[in-house]
Amino acid sequence: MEETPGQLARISLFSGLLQAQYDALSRIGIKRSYRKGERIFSEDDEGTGFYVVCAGRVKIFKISPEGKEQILHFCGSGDSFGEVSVFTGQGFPADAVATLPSTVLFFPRAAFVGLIRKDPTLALNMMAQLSKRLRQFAGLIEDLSLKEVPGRLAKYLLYLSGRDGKGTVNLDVSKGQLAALLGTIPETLSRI
Amino acid sequence: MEETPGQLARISLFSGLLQAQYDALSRIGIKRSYRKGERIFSEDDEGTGFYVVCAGRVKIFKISPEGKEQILHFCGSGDSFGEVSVFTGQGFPADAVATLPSTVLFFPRAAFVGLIRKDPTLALNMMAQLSKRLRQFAGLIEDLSLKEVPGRLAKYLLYLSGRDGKGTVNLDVSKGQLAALLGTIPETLSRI
DNA sequence: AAAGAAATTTGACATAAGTGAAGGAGATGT
DNA sequence: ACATCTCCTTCACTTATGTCAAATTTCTTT
Repeated sequence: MEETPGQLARISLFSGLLQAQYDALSRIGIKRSYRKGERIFSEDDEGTGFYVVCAGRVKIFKISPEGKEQILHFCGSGDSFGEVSVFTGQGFPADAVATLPSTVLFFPRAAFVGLIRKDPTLALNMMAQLSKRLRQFAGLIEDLSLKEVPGRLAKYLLYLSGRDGKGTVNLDVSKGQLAALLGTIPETLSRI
Repeated sequence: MEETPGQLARISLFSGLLQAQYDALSRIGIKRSYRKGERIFSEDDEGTGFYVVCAGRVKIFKISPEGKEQILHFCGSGDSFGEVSVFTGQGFPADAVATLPSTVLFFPRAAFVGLIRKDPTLALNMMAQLSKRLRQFAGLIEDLSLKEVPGRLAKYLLYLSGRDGKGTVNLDVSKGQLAALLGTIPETLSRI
């Protein structure tokens, strides 16, 4: 792979590492590309490593036998996903699909664990990443269990308006996907 | 504190460490006791460290303004909680209350991060712990969003019967608490 | 053991949100 | 420009589950 250390350093998971670590990361990272809609992994697939998004967008979600989906989160440029099975050894806990044409870096489990053993900064970054996701999941559980759909939508719109600033907000996902993110269905979302 | 290394080693978070790490853990861990029902921390309290349960049981939960609670998980002997704010620096993401008379070990943030920098095994154990919880949360999100209450109850009873073996199951929590764990209310649970 | 408090169950009712179907609107390709 | 396809919205209806209140059981405490 031809990533420069500079590009890797822009990924928060890899910030503040030793130069030797960037070299090592460049050596073990494998670049992969996916078309829009292409599946990256399925729930219970064996987890042989984890991923970092270089470009595009990846959706991590659960799906019921009846086809209803609950999106856990979207990963954009610089975000990592699939870390859980690196550390528990079990299969992936959810499905991953590219929602835009995407390129990702894949880091095989064993090689990455080797790097963690060498640089505690990488370990601390990874723990910060896992903790951040844990906090986000706790928020989603709270929303699903303790808030109604209008409240969840309001929270999401406020979050968006915080980013955009102006009186208008730009939805970066389709309404149907927003419904799946908020734990409801397009019809219900439409009414609200 | 008078814990022997043997006692610490029985905690999965601390398994397989160097002897020096056990000595250091013994030095920085602070034993605290809580009465039944006593609060250990509240959501958004500043996180100055994390906890490991020695004895008793601790409930981690979110609570709505109207008073409905959603239990995220119960921590028994050997389980850790409050790690998230150690690594993100923000306040605790949820509330923690002892549901039984409990003794816990408190590990201050800075000292613990120091230990992680010295022994990658401790870091890997912690990542495994965080990943395990992430997987559990993903399961809870799935249940809340994609399953109805009878399905959630069935899953929980099956999980219990796996432990107990016999044709009977022993509920280790009150019905009201079970309702809060499954994301519903006692009346609904009672009917199912 | 009796009395009181708390937890659980049951009932009648209200309501948020899902279902299935149909109509529109916007995008895409020929 | 047309046809098609997908996405979004709206409608009428059903249903799971929450709310409020009362009855009952179980657990404490005196």
